[in-house]
Amino acid sequence: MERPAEDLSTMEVPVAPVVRDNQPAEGQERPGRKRKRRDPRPPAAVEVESAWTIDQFAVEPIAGQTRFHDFDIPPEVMHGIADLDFRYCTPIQEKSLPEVLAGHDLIGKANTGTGKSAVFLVAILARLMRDDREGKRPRALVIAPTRELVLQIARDGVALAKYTGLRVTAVFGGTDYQAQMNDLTRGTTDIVVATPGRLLDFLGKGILSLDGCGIMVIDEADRMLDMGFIPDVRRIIGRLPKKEERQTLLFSATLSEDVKHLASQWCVHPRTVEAEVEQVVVATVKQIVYLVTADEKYTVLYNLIARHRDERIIVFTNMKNEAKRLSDRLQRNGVECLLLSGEVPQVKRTSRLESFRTGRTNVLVATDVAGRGIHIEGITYAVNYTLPYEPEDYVHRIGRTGRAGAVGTAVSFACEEGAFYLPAIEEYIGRKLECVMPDEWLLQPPPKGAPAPRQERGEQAPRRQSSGRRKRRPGQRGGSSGNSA
DNA sequence: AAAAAAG
Repeated sequence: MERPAEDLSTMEVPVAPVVRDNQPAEGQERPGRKRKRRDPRPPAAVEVESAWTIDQFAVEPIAGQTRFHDFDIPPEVMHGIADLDFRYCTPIQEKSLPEVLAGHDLIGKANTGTGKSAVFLVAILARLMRDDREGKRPRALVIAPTRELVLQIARDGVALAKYTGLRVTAVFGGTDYQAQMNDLTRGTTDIVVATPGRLLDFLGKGILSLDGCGIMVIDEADRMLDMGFIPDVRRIIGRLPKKEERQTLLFSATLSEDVKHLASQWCVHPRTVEAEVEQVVVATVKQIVYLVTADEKYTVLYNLIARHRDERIIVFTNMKNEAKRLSDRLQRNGVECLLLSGEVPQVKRTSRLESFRTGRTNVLVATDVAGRGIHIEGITYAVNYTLPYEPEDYVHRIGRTGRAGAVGTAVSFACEEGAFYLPAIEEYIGRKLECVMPDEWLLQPPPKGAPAPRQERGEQAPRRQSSGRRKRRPGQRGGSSGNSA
């Protein structure tokens, strides 16, 4: 899990170059071509010779808790699960795993942090372990709306797949065109995790064929809708086996009519599973709204950061330039921080996120590119510098804190215009938010701004303190049920 | 309305 991101596209063990299967270059149906009828249900039981047995990974039963061990998961996959210290299932895992392992299509209503990626990754791995490997084509596809999400899923996939011999390739824009292409053309990849753009690029060039994918996952389907990805997703799905011949898992934070409509087009008799409704915002996140003027916002943020300088804080804005301006201003005031938005080159996006993840830099200023899915342990504060337009985004953003049972605080600034969005948010989360005036100490004027230092210099923002002082990675992964691969 | 995604 803690592997540097850069490893991913070069992670595959080099294999003697193989000629790609004689697929039609464009991957389209060939009229006379025979396709093996694919039973969406994997064989019920298999006798695999394995170095491991399920019992090795047994954990103590707890009343009312389902264990991963309770499912029919191949030992190699169980080993990966055990390595990640996943023992007891989250609600979505408990309800989905029986369905997906039985080969059913699934519509999962789940936010990030509920453990849904473990659901589909385990489903994929279990299935691929049981199916015979045929050809050199990838046999599973996961698509997600942001690059970071793809990277993270791929990472979790690599970790879970550690003992399976199955290989994962992350395919997304902004980096490593050649490296990704090599992985795909070598035919040594079993599972492709991708954003739509780059994937379509490869598909269009005939670099990759998806007709061996007997299982596909569409993650964050509602976000895919928002971002206008659906035509792309449609085109991608058109390259997979027909829905009757594949297993399709679709996850979405909301089950709007639009999402249901998509699901009806792409799935066959899907089972629907929802994470607990109450779980919109986890109980361990304390939510506060500061009533401030537009002028006070910065001051309050500055003081909040200054007071908690050894804690990991993520600050959200609505717009890219707002994030840029804010991070510049913080740096002028000597606050070491990282900027993350869609206009930041991908290489830097990755390295900055890594820098934040490892705790080298404690403050991240971001747009909603980082709102979903990113799981980084030990974020104690999530700040809405501006309240998001969509209530869902509020939930996603503050879900960056209070993860895995840890305690976190969500701070939102409601100035004149921002307050406009509050009622919708309160309705969405089903509770009133505590609105307070900032305390005295939060209104102390920040130091006079020095001339803006450049952020880039090997990604080292100006230092405010010696790096030796802090090192800890707060929040060990909670061992019991709060996993979220 | 903004953000995200292909180069």
